[in-house]
Amino acid sequence: MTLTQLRYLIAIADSGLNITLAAARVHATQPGLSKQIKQMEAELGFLLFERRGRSLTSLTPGGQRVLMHARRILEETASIRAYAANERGETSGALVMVTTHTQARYVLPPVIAGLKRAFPYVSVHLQPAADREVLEYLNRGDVDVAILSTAGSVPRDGMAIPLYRWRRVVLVPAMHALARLDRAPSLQELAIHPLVSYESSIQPESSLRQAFARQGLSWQLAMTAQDADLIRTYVRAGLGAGVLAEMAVGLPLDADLRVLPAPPTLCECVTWAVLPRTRVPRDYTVEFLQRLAPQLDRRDLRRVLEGTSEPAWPPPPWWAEISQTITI
Amino acid sequence: MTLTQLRYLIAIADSGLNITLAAARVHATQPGLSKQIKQMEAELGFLLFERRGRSLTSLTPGGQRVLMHARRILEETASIRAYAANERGETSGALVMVTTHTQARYVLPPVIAGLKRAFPYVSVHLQPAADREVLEYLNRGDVDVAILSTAGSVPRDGMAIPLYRWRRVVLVPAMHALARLDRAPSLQELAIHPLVSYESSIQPESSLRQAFARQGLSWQLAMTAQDADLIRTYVRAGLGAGVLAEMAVGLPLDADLRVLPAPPTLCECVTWAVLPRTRVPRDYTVEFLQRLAPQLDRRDLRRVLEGTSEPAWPPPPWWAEISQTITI
DNA sequence: CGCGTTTACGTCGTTCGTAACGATA
DNA sequence: TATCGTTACGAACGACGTAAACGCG
Repeated sequence: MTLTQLRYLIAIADSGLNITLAAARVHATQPGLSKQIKQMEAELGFLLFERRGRSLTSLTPGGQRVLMHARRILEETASIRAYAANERGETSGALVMVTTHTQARYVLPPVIAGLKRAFPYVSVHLQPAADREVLEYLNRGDVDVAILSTAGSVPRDGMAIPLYRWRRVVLVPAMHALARLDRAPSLQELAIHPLVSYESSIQPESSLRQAFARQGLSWQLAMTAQDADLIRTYVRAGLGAGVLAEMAVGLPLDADLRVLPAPPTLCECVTWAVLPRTRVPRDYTVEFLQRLAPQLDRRDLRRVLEGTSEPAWPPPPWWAEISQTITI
Repeated sequence: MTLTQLRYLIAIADSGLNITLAAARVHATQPGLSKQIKQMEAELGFLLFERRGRSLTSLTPGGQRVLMHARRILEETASIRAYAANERGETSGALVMVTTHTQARYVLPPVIAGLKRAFPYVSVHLQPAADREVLEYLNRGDVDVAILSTAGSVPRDGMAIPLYRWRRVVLVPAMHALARLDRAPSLQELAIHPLVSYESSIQPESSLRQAFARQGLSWQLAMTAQDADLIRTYVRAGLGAGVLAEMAVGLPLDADLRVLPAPPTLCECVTWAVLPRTRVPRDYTVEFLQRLAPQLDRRDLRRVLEGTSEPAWPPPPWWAEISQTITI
């Protein structure tokens, strides 16, 4: 058993059991992978893959077990390499982040721009994903940091660092009935209008859906979109009142739209950075988090990320300080 | 970076930085290890060891970090191999356990004998250690299971499985003043006599010491020994009243000695099996635990040990069932 | 017939062990 | 001078890539 073999196993599993594709991804030849897998199976004494004819159809139970351990092992080797790169003071590398549209479009641009000024040789990869896909990417292990928001709950797969808190806002055309209000509408007032919001509102665990349900209100979701720009466009087109993140309504505001605070009963959201557990982050990754949430102490951050102190997020002293809200 | 290099690094660290000794332990030659370490240092870009002249004096901070990751990696590879060996139905292998004298002498013999009947080709290594050393062995990673007792606290380094509960007893010569009592002496009654007990009683966290301290009693520890046989010998010699584990006073009892229950205020002890976290146990290891604590459900045991379900020991339903006490 | 896997084979790189050398106590 | 780590060298093993064969849709 070698690290190469384990890397090949992971590559094949992550390439949909296509050895040729996996070979390209690891910069090797297909027969090479084929042979190494065979050799590993011979050494372990059981098959890693189910085969029909010559093609791989699925992982065997044993294969899944080995895959799990292999991921952990490769994660540790990556940590060693990352530590070494930090130690050498290397400033080049890749920062792969997976995040939702709102973050990518409204929050991250200035942060990433600043990061690139500090680390010009870092190539930043921004992988957009729907809310629930984000953590899947993280668990597959090819992502350095996930940026996502929750309303209430703490993400559990990985090391979750609270970055900032934000509220939702209601966006309506200037002619809309709600536009005359000079205050936050109540949930009741909101419920009588058709709404336009994020796709995640469809899901049963959506906080918007639950807020209405808790008060026994019936409401109508006129349409959903992944993307705040689209929501704004359709609000302008008169499809309904938009419910979206405050970060997404930057100033200067379009003259034909009005922004109201969301109902107070609609809970606050928290944006988190989630890092794979046990992975040692590169210096520029810490720099990125630092820029994203300046209130975090850099040494605490590194200490927690390196696993030398137990996380137990969110720790009381920190949590109190996370009051600052980034809005551009 | 290869698995071999990481294995060499661990071997050198665990051999007191003696490369020659480490080479012998991993069945390789000394120049081989020397070269691999050098190569690894070149690849990582920093030194793993501090050197004075040609000899290694200590690990560098970086070396300690790499060593930590290396241990985790090798642990995972060991898990893969163990799983494979189980899958192949292999019945040979090594079971290395570290434990205290009481367990080794009074509890384990019939269990190990039974295990050897079920798995004749397993070689059992019994590593005796003082209470506090036990967990060090475990953390170094060359031990499969530690068997140890605590009074109250739950061992934290590793996966702790409660096996059985036991109480202490008071052992006195037939002529001793306490021998006339037909009941458990109180702590007060015990305090006026010199005592003979385990070496761990010297330490401040000793439950015996704390029990006296809590009641503000002064007491006298006449002598200590690691080993119940010695305690019994010195009790017989008239040095004082023995306070020792009930398992250590087997029947038939020597005619010249009397056994009394310990004071009720002296708390109950729990014997634990502690396994290295994340290590997949061999089938015979599970069999061993099963024989040691028959009340544990075998499937639960394996499920917990394989890490597929979170432990959170002791879980309420189990805990209730751990009432059975093994006394031979 | 295209796609993907397996098998066969030659080359290259790497590792390993033996042996000689050097430093240190 | 004995012990331990480093360097040097030759042999053997193993991994990799190219090319061809095989199954399957």
